[in-house]
Amino acid sequence: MPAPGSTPPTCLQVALPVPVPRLFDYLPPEGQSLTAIQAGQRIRVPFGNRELLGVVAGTGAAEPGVELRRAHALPDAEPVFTGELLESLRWLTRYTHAPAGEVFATALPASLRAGGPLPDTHAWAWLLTEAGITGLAGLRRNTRPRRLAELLEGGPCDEDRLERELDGWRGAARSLARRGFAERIATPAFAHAPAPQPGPLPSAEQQAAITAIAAADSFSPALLEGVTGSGKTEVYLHAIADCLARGRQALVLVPEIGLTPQTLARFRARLGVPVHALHSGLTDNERARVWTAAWRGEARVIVGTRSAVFTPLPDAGLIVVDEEHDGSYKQQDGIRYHARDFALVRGKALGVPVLLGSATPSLETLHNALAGRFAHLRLRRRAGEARPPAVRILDVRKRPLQAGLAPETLEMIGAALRDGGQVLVFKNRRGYAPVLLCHDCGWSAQCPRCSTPAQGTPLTVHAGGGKLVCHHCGHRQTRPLACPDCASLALQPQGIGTERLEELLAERFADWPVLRIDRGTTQRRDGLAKLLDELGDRPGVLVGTQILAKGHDLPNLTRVVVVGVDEGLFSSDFRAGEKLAQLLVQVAGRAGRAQRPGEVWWQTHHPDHRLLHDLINGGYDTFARDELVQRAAAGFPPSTYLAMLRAEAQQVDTAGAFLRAAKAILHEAGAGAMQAAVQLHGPVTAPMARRAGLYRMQLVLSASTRPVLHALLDAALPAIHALPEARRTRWSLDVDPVDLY
DNA sequence: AGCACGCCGACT
DNA sequence: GTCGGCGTGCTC
Repeated sequence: MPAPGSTPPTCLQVALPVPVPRLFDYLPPEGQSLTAIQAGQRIRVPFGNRELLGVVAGTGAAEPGVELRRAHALPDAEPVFTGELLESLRWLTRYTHAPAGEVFATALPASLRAGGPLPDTHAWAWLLTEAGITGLAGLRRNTRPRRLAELLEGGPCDEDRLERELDGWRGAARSLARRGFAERIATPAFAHAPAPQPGPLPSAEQQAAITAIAAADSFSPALLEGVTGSGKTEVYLHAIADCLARGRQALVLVPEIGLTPQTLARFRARLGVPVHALHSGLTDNERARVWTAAWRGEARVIVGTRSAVFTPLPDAGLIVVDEEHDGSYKQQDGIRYHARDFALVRGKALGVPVLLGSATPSLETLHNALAGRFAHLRLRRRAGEARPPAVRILDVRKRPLQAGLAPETLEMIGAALRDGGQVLVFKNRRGYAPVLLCHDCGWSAQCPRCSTPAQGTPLTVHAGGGKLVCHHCGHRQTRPLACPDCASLALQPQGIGTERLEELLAERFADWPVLRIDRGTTQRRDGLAKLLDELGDRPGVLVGTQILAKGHDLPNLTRVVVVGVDEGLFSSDFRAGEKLAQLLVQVAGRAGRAQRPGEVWWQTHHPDHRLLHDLINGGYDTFARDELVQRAAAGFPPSTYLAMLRAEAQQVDTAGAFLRAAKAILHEAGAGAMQAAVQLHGPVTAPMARRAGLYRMQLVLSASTRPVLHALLDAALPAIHALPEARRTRWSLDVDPVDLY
């Protein structure tokens, strides 16, 4: 509706997935009127000499002097983005300063982004016809068609159930259909869910959290801070059940490794409604089906990873973000959004509660809770009789180490195994050894694509010592037999990786199974669960990386050893301490879940480090409060707000030239009021100076408030886009960067 | 991002 | 004499 006095709309403004931060004007498709077209609709348009799929952003007056082209077609009768989601995506466009078309494209499932039709969300069921009912008796006994007919005698049966109950039902169904005995009918998606099962009685703490969430009937963000094993999932389940009872949809975000078949099974069993999963293991068509089922309001509970935050929720009632501190919520390429933050934006626009759960909240979330912007719900007690694990710092200075393990550690592992328990040895380094070094001349194997004269990136020794692999770009080569510099044969693997730990432990504890769990051994989706199921409750050793920090429940795990504590203590990244503390607490939480008390050992050369002391004496809470004070003093988030311009180029100077030019523009744009409020740091070489053949530099902006940061970016970005240097480098803007690598 | 246009080296 | 290198510019 044009405002009085303004020119009436004459064209469609279309957001296209091209890296040009503006909209493109088009005439409506042949024979269609402008007024019948709504914002949020997909639209096919000619663009140059190709065709693109865009999204209608609105209507407007065409700029004079531009020859408008006519849009080709509107694939859908209705908009794919409406109401709250459309508004929230517009907000995300402004916040990330990205082209609207790329934001819309990111929010659509791949098959819809490619122009595919909105999929059918019906499930299919089979039903016995009149002829089938009379003809059943004539079917030969104990054949598949007969058994299928008997199954269908009890009423229509959906294909999901047939899949579970009768092997080879498809052939049987075809055979019955040929005789006119059975037919296939469309039914509402997943109409037949199991009856809900009651859960355990909530503890007093859980009940208090449940009550607090139930009392919220509008936007109300809450941090649910609960130690491992305190039953956060129970609280989610009650909140979701309550949301369903009010006739609303619930969206649950989980980290990439958190979405296990066990989690889904638990949700399905408890809620008594279909639970729709969205994760990277689905095909494009399956993802589009779930997305569309939510869009139609048919899907009531959606559990998914990062990109599930874009699920349409016409009847939203609740959003849960589990393990809200997890790094996988931040997208690191393309549109660099943070799913937790966008979930909060959506919750606010939808007017629904947003529940952020973690045992180790991010400092951003904790800061908000402490400032009173988020409710702070706490679960301090572990469920049942489980006691928190005892943590012990093992000073390994001057101790003889075997594959990085102290004699006391090895003794302790042996004792735990003889006692019938399981031991987890945690080391955040894959491979055999992180470095291959020449003992005679000091040469070390470095990645040819990630190293510079000033900064070498070592290749990791893999496969029992036979392969060299770069963990940053994937480069692989065979291990040289002799030093390329001095021809010496004294090439030695230096440092410890999980493969080397496995080798030592398997030799030392030959009577027990030793399982290595890392990205190398669990390529397949179900690999981890399978390996752990095989082990069961038997005593044994698990050696692994991050991947073991959470997920699968290990009731017989009594000891945890963390080997690589020191690597995280002195990193240049201001978030390294937070990440290490979260990791240490999460890994420790795996020990002693059932009746057996757990014990956690941290091997370190820095037993007096503040981080370790805070964690031991006051737990994560004390560490986090301490760290918040330090961040504020040093001018880091969450006390300040960052944005980062990154540039990558084939030549060293190209990336720097772009960032220097960008800095000049930012400086100019910030002259005046903003100058004091926004500081520019750099450009500097990125901590990882070269990667996959590209030199990397960065320019950091830090501001005391978000509005000044965004005002500066709004003022400067058009000119930065127009820089001649901009086309010679690969560059990107990251608002609220998480990893400064 | 694609894709075309455009002006300089090694090949049929 | 052409095929093709990637610099520069545009896409409603």
